[in-house]
Amino acid sequence: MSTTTTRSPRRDAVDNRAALLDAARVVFATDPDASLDAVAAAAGLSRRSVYGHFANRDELQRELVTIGSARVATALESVAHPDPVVRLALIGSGLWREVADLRVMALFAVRGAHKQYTIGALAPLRAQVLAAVREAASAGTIRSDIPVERLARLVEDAALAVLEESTRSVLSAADGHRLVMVNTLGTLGFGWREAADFIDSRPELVRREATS
Amino acid sequence: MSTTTTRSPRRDAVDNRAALLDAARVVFATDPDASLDAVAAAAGLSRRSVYGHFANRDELQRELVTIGSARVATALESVAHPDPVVRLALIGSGLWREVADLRVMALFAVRGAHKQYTIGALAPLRAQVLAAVREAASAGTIRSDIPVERLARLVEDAALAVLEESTRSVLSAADGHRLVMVNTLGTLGFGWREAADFIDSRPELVRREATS
DNA sequence: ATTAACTTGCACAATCATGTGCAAGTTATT
DNA sequence: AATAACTTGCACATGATTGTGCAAGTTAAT
Repeated sequence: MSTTTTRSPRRDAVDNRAALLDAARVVFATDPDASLDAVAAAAGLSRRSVYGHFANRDELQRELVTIGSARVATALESVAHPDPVVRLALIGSGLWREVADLRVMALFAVRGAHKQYTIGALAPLRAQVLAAVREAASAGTIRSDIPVERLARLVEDAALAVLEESTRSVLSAADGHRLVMVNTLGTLGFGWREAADFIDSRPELVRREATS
Repeated sequence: MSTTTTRSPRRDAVDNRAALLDAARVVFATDPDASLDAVAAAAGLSRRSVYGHFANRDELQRELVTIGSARVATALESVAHPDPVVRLALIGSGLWREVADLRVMALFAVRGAHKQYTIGALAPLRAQVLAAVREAASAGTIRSDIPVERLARLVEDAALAVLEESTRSVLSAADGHRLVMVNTLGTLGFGWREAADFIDSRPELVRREATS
């Protein structure tokens, strides 16, 4: 008897799954309530085939959040620096590469069925921001006119604003990289020249590679 | 023959209409796709009665935008000052009072059927911000490391961030008033002490009345 | 008190998205 | 070339929401 040999999954199926996730990221970033039909169309597939890859709408969306939080976590691993302010700048610039994922997550964190799940997925990131802000505040290297918890939230918003700016106008990778840091430092209380000096005097913050 | 005398509208009907608009502001601010049933319930009325006041969902939402833009316009009338930076601070603090209206509008401007209409309604406000930023940039009183159009958008975001902060934590009227200005100035390039001095040295920016 | 204004509940048709079954295709793998 | 893997189109049931008609009730104005 022939052992029930399971054939390995087709490569195009894997591609299609990825295409669906990409399309979902794009589509849901502008409308978290968009139909699966819209997502499938954006991926160049039929609505029916979505169910070949995901059990249902919820599973697709949850996967987006899961992937996103994994990427964010990876981006955060490389962030380590004694100066909490540098760390905050690094966090911002690290997130810059995960714009697509973060925008969906930011949306899902506010509305939709996955609110709690998404908030949970973002919790480590936010905790890291808060910790850095707190540490910098204790060290007296940032503003002291705003309570740390509130300031941490405003810093998050400042970073998000730059991410959204990237969807409103053409923002080169280099410009975006610097703008996130500059806007973050501004929120932390730095004057604009002060922020520029801060960044330029620290090689960790200056974009290394001139690649792409 | 008796002339077809039309009786004046009942007072409770007027109240109910207002209650519906209030409820809609609250409900739609968290979910622009919420059902009319949810809105009616929040207003303490039945879904059916909504149609006694508004032709349909669209009309209700459009009315929200119309009212909002009228309030914003009124708030902006009192803003006039030779110094564009002061003007920007005043705009921010003026908008602070219209949080509820602005939050719905900010949402509608991004999604939903009224996107274009809402963007149009917000255009004068945004134009005023851009003009002030541009003027200040020419005068050299603000940062010069970010193109004015982009900076104007970031200023809008900075103000919005404070409006949202008011929904996340308890923000007294006085604190909110100052925070909008401080965050705006920070985005314009001011250091935090610089921003504080700027505000405190200008009586127009210091909250006049201690009235609630 | 009378009457018009208003609210409500119910029923109804219409629309739209979801999720599933199935048969007929196409395509990558072996 | 054979076959499993995958996609597609269609049909169908389900559920949510919208907008409307109408009859019965309630409430404010006169």
